[in-house]
Amino acid sequence: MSETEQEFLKNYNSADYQKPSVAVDLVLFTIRDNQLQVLLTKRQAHPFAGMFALPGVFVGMDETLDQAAQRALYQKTGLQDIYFEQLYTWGDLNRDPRMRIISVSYYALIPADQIRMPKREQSQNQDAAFFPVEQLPELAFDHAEIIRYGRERIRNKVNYTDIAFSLVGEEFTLPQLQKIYEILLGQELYKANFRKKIADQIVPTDKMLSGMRHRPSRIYQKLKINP
Amino acid sequence: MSETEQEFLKNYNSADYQKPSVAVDLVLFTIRDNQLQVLLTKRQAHPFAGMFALPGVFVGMDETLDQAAQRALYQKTGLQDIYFEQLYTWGDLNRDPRMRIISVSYYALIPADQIRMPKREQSQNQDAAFFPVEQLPELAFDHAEIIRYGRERIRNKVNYTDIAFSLVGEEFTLPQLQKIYEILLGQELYKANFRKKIADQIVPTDKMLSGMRHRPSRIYQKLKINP
DNA sequence: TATGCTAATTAGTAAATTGCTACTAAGTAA
DNA sequence: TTACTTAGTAGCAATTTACTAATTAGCATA
Repeated sequence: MSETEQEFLKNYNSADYQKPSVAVDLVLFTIRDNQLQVLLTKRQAHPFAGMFALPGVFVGMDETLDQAAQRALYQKTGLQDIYFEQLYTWGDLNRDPRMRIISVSYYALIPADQIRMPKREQSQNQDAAFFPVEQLPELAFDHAEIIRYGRERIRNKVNYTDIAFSLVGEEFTLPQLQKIYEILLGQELYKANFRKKIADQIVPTDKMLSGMRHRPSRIYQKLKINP
Repeated sequence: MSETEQEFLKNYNSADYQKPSVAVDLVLFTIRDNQLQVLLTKRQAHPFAGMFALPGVFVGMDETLDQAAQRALYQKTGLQDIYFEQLYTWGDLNRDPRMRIISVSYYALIPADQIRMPKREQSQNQDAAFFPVEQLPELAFDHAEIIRYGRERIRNKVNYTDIAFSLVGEEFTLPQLQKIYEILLGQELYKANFRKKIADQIVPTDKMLSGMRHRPSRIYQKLKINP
């Protein structure tokens, strides 16, 4: 902060100045039906009544941004211990027609088996449901762009981090894991190469997943110890 | 935003609630003396008087975050048309001991030839100067972490974007460009491989840079047209 | 029990990229 | 002209990626 700023602050009475509101919006991703899906809630009130939007909360004075995101996640899904990460902060002047709101977006990756929320088509209450990112309804605010941005972030990080593992449970087969990589990347991968690449991140169990009418696949776990 | 949120907003009188202040802090990188350097300003007032900090401004109600960053950049350096990008938003409760300030950080990459500001050692006025990121003074607030984060972001983006070009002028030699890549990545590269990789992003001119006591190097420009 | 079906897993090889060494080229300085 | 220094290029080994095909193991059903 420059000297100008410091001078300013010396005489700065926090209440005297208008401030923007700060919110946190969540992009909750999961994979269902072999598609990347995102949680949306239907707006009842103006503005954008009837349209869908990302879940969000205002940031309290007594909580950090991460805590606000965690709280929102818990309120909307009941989930904790989910991988989440800050995405981007959106500050256009008229994002929200009511007032100046700066939104700090986060994304989270939720394993399908932890979700108790119904799919859009099956939902009685159409208020909150997962939608495939490729077939989103009309979205309120700048939320379509936020989702697009989140999708892009994931596509990048998949290649040099292990975030894809956040979308499977404790145990998984390699065909399952590969499918997740393919959905996140938006392209197919070669079986043999994929296995070589993740070989040092996984540990085989002695269990097999059978019951299909073909050869069963081995069940693996993520390697936990420091690599 | 959920229905709960919407109910809340319906009765929300913007002035009735405490809000955090929102600031923008800049990490201005450049390369000098074959080192990555960052611009710091010396704090005169409490808190952290005498320590160095990143330049920053408060976000006005009538400007977007990008505009605030642009304004800060212009105020501190007089520069415009500089590559900059949002980095991360910092919202810990006691980042600033005076009050709750949420800081949206940006980083910018400034070509060395556009800088009119003196180096730390040469500066008469020791208020603002560039410091090598490897030898930073004690920093105020969480600014050391912000710089570390910016450095990491750059290291990643260098590999799959062309941000490195933002640190050279219109014209450059390949040894110069390679040095910039090496400094950003923090590792040496092989000449031949480096040239193959960037071959489709550059265009040779018919000019040479001579005057050294060895073979002159050809001067290139960045390829402008759509690749 | 044998046969066929399906997807899991493994082999293997060509093409592209990366790691690395060494050679040739073109200025300046004596 | 020679020595010196860095620019630029050749070329090959090691690794990764692209891609094809063979083998394997449950399940279903004849």
